[in-house]
Amino acid sequence: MTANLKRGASTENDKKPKKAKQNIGSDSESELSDVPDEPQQPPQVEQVTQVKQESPSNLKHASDVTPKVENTNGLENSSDLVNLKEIENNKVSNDQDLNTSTVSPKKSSKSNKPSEDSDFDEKPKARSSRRSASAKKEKKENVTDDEKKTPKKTPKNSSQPPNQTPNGDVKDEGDDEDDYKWWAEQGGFGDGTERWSTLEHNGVFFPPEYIPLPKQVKMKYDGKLVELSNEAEEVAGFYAAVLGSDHAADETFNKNFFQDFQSVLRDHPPLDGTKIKDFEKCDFSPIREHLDIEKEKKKAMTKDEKKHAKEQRDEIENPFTHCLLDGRKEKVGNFRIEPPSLFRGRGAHPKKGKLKLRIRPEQITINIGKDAKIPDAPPGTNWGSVQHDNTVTWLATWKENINGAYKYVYLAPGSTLKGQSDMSKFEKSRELKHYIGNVRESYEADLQNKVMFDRQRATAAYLVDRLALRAGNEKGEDEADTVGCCSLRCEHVMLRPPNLVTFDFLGKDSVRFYQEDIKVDPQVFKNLRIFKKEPKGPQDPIFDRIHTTVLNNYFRGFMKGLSAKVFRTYNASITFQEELKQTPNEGTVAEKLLSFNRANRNVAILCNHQKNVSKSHDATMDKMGDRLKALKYQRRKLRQMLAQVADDKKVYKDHPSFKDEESDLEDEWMDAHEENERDKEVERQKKKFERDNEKLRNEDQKEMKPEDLGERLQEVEEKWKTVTKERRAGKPDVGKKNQTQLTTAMQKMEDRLEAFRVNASNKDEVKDVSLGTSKINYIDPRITVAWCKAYEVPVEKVFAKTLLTKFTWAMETSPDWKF
DNA sequence: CCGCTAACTTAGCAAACCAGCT
DNA sequence: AGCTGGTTTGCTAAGTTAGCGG
Repeated sequence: MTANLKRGASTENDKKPKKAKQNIGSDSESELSDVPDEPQQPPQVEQVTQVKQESPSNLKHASDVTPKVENTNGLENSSDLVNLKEIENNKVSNDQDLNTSTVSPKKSSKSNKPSEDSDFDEKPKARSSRRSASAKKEKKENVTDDEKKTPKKTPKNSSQPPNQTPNGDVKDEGDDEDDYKWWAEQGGFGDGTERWSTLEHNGVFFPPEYIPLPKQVKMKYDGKLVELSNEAEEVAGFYAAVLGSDHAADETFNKNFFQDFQSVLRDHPPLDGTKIKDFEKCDFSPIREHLDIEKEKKKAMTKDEKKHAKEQRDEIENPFTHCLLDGRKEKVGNFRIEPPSLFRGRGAHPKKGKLKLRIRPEQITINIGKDAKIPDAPPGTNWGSVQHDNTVTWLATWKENINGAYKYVYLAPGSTLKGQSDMSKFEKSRELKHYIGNVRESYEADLQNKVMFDRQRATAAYLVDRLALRAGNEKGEDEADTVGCCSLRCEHVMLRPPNLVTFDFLGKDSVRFYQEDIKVDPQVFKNLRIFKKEPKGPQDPIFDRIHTTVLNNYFRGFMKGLSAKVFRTYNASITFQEELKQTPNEGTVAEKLLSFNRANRNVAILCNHQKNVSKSHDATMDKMGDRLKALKYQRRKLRQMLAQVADDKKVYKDHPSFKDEESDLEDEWMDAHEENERDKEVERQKKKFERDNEKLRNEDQKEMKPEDLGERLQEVEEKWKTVTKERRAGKPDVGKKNQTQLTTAMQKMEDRLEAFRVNASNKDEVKDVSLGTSKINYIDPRITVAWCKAYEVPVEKVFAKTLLTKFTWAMETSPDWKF
């Protein structure tokens, strides 16, 4: 299998250093003074205002946009304004509660909408009584009576009458209003901790129990078929499924798998007494073959069969796909409980390959409204526990056995709950705009602080802000060795005077962060040198005095809710908005999209969002190279035709490029190309001949003879011979085309060539860049929507269906909206 | 201050789907 | 009309952050 080039390869011997947090040196004020290249002066003013470093990489980095947001005097005013506003809002919200529940009533007519096939047709609940009479859609019978009973009104939201907007108008817009536009109400969700007042759902969907393999399908051990217990067979099947993948070649994966496999075998030994002791003697391929056949069968099903199967699946999943939150039907995200499998940790995860156990209802905690009916656990089982906590947003949770981490069932990205969080995330990072000047000023000054703690904190802040690094929590022995800002080790940072730094480390998901010779603030350079100093070794942390909590506490001092991750969102969005300014005002939608994608790409590079280069990428590029040559070939022909009819002075004066010869277009290639084209034409002629004859036959007329075809083919041959001859002579036949026509054609050809080139190089440049992640998580969708409106590009061109749903809250943004 | 828990966002990969081509 | 390659969606791992208890 292809090795993963993107991820840093982990070698056996690169053991990670464990929590090497020894204190090096004391934290006294004077500790920094004995460092040779440390300036002894107090912080210099000019350092604070110094120019931001140029980003050395190809990406236009936040530094480019700094001036726009960085502030001078207006800043303080604006932040004061913001604060005032905040206060006002809070005041309002204290009375009215900006929580979902309160702001909702206005568009409640949604409940009148004909229901979809789900258990949760919206039922006008508690506060909907007013209009429910007119509206109420007959709800499906599978909603139990218990669910029907009037839910409580939470105390907090009882103060507001249901059908009113905050300003008190009663809105009743009729039945057609489908969506509850929470974003049209004031201010997202308030700072109350309650996220909902009523919540009903049907629990979670469990994967089917294991179905044993057909009797004849068995794994082999030491060449002999083994009669496995069902329990062991299931695990063997998990391994069979990864055969041929990178995992199957991974030592850790195999070791962990086999350990867990043996443990299952101990509890459920093979029925034939086989002792499975040696992984090398295991042969799972018979199981794999069976799985492959099953897959083929599935693929071979007719369209109808597939559709039918899907309908059946949907039918049983239906009760779990939606819930009722504050009386609104909302989509649930991951309602399917994760099936058992082999743990596929990323990078060099020490636990990869371990058996992830099947989740039983007894392990699950259900979270649901107080007055809602508690969903039935599967027959014969019980939920682990049930709680009614409306300060959290999950419907169910369980603890996973590999890392002991909690898993949750949440609502889908398009839900109000998620939408509100999303919007407030962007509002928060947008707010940073007003504080960023202060923050930068502060940490830039602190870069020279005499206290090591402060200086490290400032340097870390610099990296988080300028390089978009993640905070970088400490990680455990039993996790992949990846780092972020605060957990950087000396070995990850190389210094080259006067002020160039190379970063090379594995970040989240073991994606390599590699940037060579980044020009940093000279003071940052000096600091890094100090932090790396003896007696620290390569495995020791750069920032030995601080950690993420320290850094975040520092950030929070500037602005409510400010933490390291906000910088990524802020810098991503502001960069995107800035880059979009280069969109051509005139030009086709395709050209505008190119600008959009380029901006998107730069953000992705900023955030180091990578992906594996697809296996077919090289082939695709080769193909494109060929098509490019074909275009050049045509251009060459046009150019030579034009040369024959052109009156030199004018045409070439207007279009000097028309004289340029095509690069990289060899005679050999052209010979082959012409042969190729000829062959294709021959094929076409043959097919056409067949078709024509078929038609004649059907019309009872007499068919053409093979000789007729031969004649046609002869003509084709002749034609191409001439073409080749003329081409070699450099004098293609001009025919009746005049200079004007040829000039136009030539111009068109040049445009096409250029577009093609741009496209191709674009494609190559993004081959290992993942655009999706930033689009989904970092770029404020309102920037995108505003851009689409301003440049008349349909949003559907840039947001796929799920994103349109996820970002409904941003769709009404006006063209002149600014992040 | 530290380590741990809980809840949430962010992330890349692979399966599924779809559109553009022959 | 089936294939192919690119895009979209689903999945779940891997982060961040705040809060808590010692």
